Amino acid sequence: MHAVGLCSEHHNMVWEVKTNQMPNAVQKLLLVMDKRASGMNDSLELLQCNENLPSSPGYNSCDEHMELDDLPELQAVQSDPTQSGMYQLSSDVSHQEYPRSSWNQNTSDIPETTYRENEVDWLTELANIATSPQSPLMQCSFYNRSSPVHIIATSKSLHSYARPPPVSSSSKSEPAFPHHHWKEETPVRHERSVLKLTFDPGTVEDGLLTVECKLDHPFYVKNKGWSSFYPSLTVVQHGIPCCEVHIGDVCLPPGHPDAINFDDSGVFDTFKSYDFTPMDSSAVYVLSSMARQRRASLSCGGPGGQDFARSGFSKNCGSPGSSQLSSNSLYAKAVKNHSSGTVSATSPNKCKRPMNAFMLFAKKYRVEYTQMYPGKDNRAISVILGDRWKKMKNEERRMYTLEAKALAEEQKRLNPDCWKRKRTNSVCFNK
DNA sequence: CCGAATGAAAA
DNA sequence: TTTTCATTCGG
Repeated sequence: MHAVGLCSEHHNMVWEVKTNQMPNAVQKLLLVMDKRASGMNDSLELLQCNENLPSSPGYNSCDEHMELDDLPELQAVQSDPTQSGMYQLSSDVSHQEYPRSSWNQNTSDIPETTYRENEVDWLTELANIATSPQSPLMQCSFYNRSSPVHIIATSKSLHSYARPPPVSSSSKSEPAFPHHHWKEETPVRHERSVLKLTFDPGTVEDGLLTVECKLDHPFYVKNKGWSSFYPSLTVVQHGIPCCEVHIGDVCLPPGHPDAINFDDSGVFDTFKSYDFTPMDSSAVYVLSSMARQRRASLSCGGPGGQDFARSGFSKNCGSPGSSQLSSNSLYAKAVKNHSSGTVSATSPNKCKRPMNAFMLFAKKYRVEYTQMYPGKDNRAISVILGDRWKKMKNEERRMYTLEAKALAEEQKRLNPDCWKRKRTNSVCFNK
């Protein structure tokens, strides 16, 4: 995960998404760094998405015959042939030495894999999160410099549920889906799905750089805010509401002016509909979410320990965008929003139910299915989605189930009456 | 606005 | 047990 060096000025990078369970689903994103922005220069014209998605093999090969049962076991995510000259960072080098970045001296690497085992002081972790997306990638000097990078190529095949759910018939290994261990007992495994990012400097002199991080790793994207490959997972794992990383996205390093000045995104389709509390800044959310995590880890299932997280400001529908966590403008912004009374304070609690597992799943894949079946009505897509859902194994559903549970739990705590039904006189005559 | 899916919670 | 409603969008 750690940058291999050459962080000085790479300009492109290829993100390569590999999941162990889906060896054939290697996908890569190409990020292009804006070289001139290495200082802190303003705008950067980015490349727009050119969708030359390489992956998705068998994407349209109709999911029928790829029925989630039989998938070749992931044996070889090894190296991608196309990247001959790349540094292949295997996950076991996660702790490799690298140019120490200035803003990361503590908790040096907690990268995805060692995430939990390091049992760092929670305050330290909190600080770490608060100052950065706690990512190995972020910690590399690449992010240290304030030059943005943009994605010029990506692939959505990872999310494509049209492809067979990467469940191995053997199922002995790990849950097929990149669900991250929620329980402490789950050992850290290298076989977990990782997001492999290969940086292509674009210039000959610079080498390529490959990093790995979790699939739910948040990146700060210009004009979008936090984004990740698994937004729904990211919000649960890190408490950061995210949108999906797309081609053409520009990843901003912490402290980048664009990131700081970034105001509202409106890209949080999922969370937008919720009413936002004034305090709904991402930072606050992150903190509370962290507290929640900690609480969960401390008292597993203990009903009593909702001390910190319930302090009120977190909401699973975090605020859109918000700026860098590190900046203290967060609270300023939060306060500002408070006064403005965006939604929550004034409006009559327009809170929505959190999505259940299926809804999360459907939301994620509906688009792909509609593209896959062009003529189909949306209702028909729903049928297909439901069909697919029923065929899924529990391991695959677990990701969504856990997420839904987390969302529900949080929502319940913050807006208990979200489930309140309109009483219809037909049923409710009792009272 | 309706509906098609599933699930969770209220009634 | 039944009903509502989360999402999505064409009809």
